[in-house]
Amino acid sequence: MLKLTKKADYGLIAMRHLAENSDLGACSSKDLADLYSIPQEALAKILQKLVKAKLLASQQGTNGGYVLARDPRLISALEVIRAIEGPLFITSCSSAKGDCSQSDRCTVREPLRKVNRTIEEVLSKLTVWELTESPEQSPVELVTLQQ
Amino acid sequence: MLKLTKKADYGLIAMRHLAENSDLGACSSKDLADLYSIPQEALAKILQKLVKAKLLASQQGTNGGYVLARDPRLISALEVIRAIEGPLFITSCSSAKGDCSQSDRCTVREPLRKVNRTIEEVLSKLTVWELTESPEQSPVELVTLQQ
DNA sequence: AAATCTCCGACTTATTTAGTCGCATATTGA
DNA sequence: TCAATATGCGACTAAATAAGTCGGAGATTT
Ligand code: FES
Ligand code: FES
Repeated sequence: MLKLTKKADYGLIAMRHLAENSDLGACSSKDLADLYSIPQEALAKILQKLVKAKLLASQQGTNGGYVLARDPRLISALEVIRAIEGPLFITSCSSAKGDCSQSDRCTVREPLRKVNRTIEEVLSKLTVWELTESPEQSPVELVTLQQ
Repeated sequence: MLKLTKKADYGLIAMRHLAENSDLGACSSKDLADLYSIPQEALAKILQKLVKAKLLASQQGTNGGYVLARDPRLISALEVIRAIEGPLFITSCSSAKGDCSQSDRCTVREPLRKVNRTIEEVLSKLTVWELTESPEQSPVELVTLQQ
């Protein structure tokens, strides 16, 4: 249904928090989990993936935790999402090689690639830094959205 | 994982086919299913949804079938997808009212709305007619995609 | 040495998606 | 008229994915 998973959501939340509070030093996964009511173990695994993708740096031991590996202005939402969920595809067949029985007869997969590329572009232009700039939702915006 | 469901895929395939073969008169769900190796019953339900959404017109009885309700140039991929899958949201919380436990603390839902709107825009500009214009995938494009 | 925290994999459960079945109803054509 | 062919509709099962849980190993600081 074209939804981002919660894992990606959690990852973005964590990245945003670290970007906002970079001056406070490392932040543990437990603290992050508590702050946003995210299951600790679930978040821990997500953070680990982000470390592997070199978007975060981890510091073990007492008072350890996670820090952004780069300037948040240089980290895109796409990188975060991809690190957590893997490559994203809008089509049912995830790769060029057909996954589903209709792959050879599917007439819309290629046209949808364009859409896919646009989405990737948008997400790659949205930086973690920009996430921190986005304030709470204004009521006006809410109304506009409902239609 | 930001994927379109197969139902949407099937729906788009059917719409494209009807747009391409509008001169041949109505096309039955069975014929469509056979043509693209789609389970008949599954496709039938999808087509029914499209009829309800007034994107298709159905004709019952012998030699009956489905026809586009409008000029394919005036039907967007977004309409088709929405008719089949309902409103699409990229965020985990599908609506403004929080669905998940983190809804009140989620700091990235609003920023992602912008992305969501962009996707909707792209899909609303992609017409069923344009789908028919898109040919088989060229090898060149394939290579470009892989990176 | 103890406390704290990261790291990792296997596991269970919940939710969504995909596909199936059976029957009702409408329309055409011989 | 009546049988064949078509859509319409709901409930159902099975498969795939997502979400969350558990237990324990290893690293670092105090
Ligand atoms: S993408 Fe696999 S059948 Fe269309
Ligand atoms: S969208 Fe629900 S927690 Fe972020």
